[in-house]
Amino acid sequence: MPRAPKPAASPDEVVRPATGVTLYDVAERAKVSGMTVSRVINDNAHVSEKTREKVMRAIEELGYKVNVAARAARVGTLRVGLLYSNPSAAFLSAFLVGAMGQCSRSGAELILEHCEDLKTQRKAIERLIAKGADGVLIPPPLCDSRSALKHLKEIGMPTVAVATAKPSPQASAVRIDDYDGARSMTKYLLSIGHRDIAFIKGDPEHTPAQLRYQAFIDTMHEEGLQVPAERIAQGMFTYRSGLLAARELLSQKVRPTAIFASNDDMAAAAIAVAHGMHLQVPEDLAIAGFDDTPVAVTVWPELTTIHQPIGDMGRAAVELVVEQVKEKRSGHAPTLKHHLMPYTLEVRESTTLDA
Amino acid sequence: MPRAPKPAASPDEVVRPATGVTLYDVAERAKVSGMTVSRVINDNAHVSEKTREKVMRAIEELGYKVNVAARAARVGTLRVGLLYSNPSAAFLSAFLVGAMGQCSRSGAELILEHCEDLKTQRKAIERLIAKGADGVLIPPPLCDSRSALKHLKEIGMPTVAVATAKPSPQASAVRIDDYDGARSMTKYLLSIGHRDIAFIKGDPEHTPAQLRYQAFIDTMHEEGLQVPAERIAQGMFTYRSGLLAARELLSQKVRPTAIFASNDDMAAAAIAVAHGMHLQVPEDLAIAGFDDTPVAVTVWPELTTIHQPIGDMGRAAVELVVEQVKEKRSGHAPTLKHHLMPYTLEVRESTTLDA
DNA sequence: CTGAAAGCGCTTACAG
DNA sequence: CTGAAAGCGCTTACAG
Repeated sequence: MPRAPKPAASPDEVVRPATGVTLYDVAERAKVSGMTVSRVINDNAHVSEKTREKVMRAIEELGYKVNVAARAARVGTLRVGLLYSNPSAAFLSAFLVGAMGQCSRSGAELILEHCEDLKTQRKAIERLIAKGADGVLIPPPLCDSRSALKHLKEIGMPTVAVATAKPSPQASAVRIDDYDGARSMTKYLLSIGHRDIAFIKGDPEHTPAQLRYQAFIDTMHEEGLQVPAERIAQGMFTYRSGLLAARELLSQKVRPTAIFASNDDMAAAAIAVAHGMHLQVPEDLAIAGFDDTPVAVTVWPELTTIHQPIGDMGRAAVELVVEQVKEKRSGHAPTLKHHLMPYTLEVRESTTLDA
Repeated sequence: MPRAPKPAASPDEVVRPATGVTLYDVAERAKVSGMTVSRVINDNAHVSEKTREKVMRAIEELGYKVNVAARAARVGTLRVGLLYSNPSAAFLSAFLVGAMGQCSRSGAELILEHCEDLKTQRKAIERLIAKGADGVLIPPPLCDSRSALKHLKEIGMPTVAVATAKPSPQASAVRIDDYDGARSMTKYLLSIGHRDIAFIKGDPEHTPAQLRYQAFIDTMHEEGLQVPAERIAQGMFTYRSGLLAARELLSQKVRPTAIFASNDDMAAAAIAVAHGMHLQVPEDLAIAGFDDTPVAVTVWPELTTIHQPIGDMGRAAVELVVEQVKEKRSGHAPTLKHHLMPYTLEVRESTTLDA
């Protein structure tokens, strides 16, 4: 008995064929063999342009979607390893949502491996290999470890670094432009009238911290504004460090009119400190963060911040690594790609009453 | 190549066969047909006990794992719909991680559908059906909507409510015991010496809010302690409402020695208010939350809270719904199950210096 | 209760 | 550049 026909769905909604259209339907319509259709959907080079176009048209007309399960059954499941150390829970889960979604779309499997610290990297990588990883994703802060990248390069493992500010030439990377993002935020604060802006730096070990700070300083200078040393406080990206930094900044005789913290946790802490001093946010003090993690919309007022599309970065990272694994399997040298994702400036109540 | 026999993998280990052992290897070893092995791994009733045992032994000895992709290729992908409204980002992503993981293990596909408010439920459910959902997962606050559950019941859609405090007899549910959790927290606060404990209630529309409050009151009474009206503040589960509630509680002449907030966002707000009043946490005031969302370990001091295993709940919910869909397909009436997950008390620095 | 055969939708050799 | 055949690992009829 034939299966109950599934209702049709528009192409970008559902990923798996709701249509029941198979490769052979496409082949028939395009008057080629199934083999040729397979070549087209797998971007195989040995197809004439004319044939490719015919097939593409048939795919479009029939709304064909490859059946990932069938492909995986034939070709084996590709395993994407994720080597994580101690990113924030917020970052990791947002990233996982994107990465897992793309994995199921590509018929790949995501395997996780925790890596305590830099010393145990090598072992963690070996565990990943033992679990059958064909490629590896490395989120921060591990993505900035030269030795990890070097090791992976040596053993020929396709690798994608995620959210690193200083991408290594050793591996592919998916990231936002931290410099540009911090620049946008600074410009925004200037645009709403602030001139005396304080900055809370992040953990100096993390590459994004350096770029965000540099962008802030450069942008202020471009506007002809000096930033006195007492307007800069050192933080470590933790809420607690933000508490200390904000106290330092706000205990001056003359207070800044705005604080730009290099991540949301520290910005949230700055709000708490401001409230403790009976300062209204944003009336007495504007506060901005970076990353748009869940805490940004948990605190009140909600944080103006730079949104990193972390889920999309997870998706893109999986796409990149899958591509590299396939290239490697077909004997090609993997092409390293650096994918820059768009950030957005999220204006909320911590900087303006109009948000 | 044979591998060391290994016991069934725990859920978080690798799921796909790293072994390359197929159903036929098992069949050969057990001296039965592949068909019979298939029956055993699918819990088909028509297998003699003796045969089943033989097969199970062979599966164990060879470390056989079903190839989910191959199965999906043959049998079609089962679609699990997730109807979410506006849960916290933290809840949703933790839940998704668990649900997606289980989906890929079961060879199911997760399809998401957003539902603005209670009025548009019906439409959202129809969109989910149009996308081919075979079963539905409903996280809070929608899980408490009688009309949604009734509608799903009427159309015979397998449904699992997640994290509802008052499970409906209409549908299966996966949850923790909110009453018991709040009771543990209250007992813990009593055990470390607090007698004068204030409570911040949650949104009265949400069922967990009611139970958490009731458990607090009951437990205090059991200890022979009265809770004066001024020790209870109404919150709405938001950070902002926690700010207001905490101010109210802490502006009394005699302050409580501890505050138990019915979720982490409000507890985090209480910490901020306490700090603003130059109170040390936990020395001057202990503060506890509920849920163990990321904010619990973001703020400083980190929050003592009740950990909900949200990821595991996502996993369990998918398992339940898949089971029901299969029962439905094979013509059986779906058995409703209420799965109670274990919570844990996470003791951190917001209540004790020893954490 | 058990099994031999066919087929899910795709890809991998192998030809031409 | 293109295609006919075989097979991935599993399950669905259909027999016995």
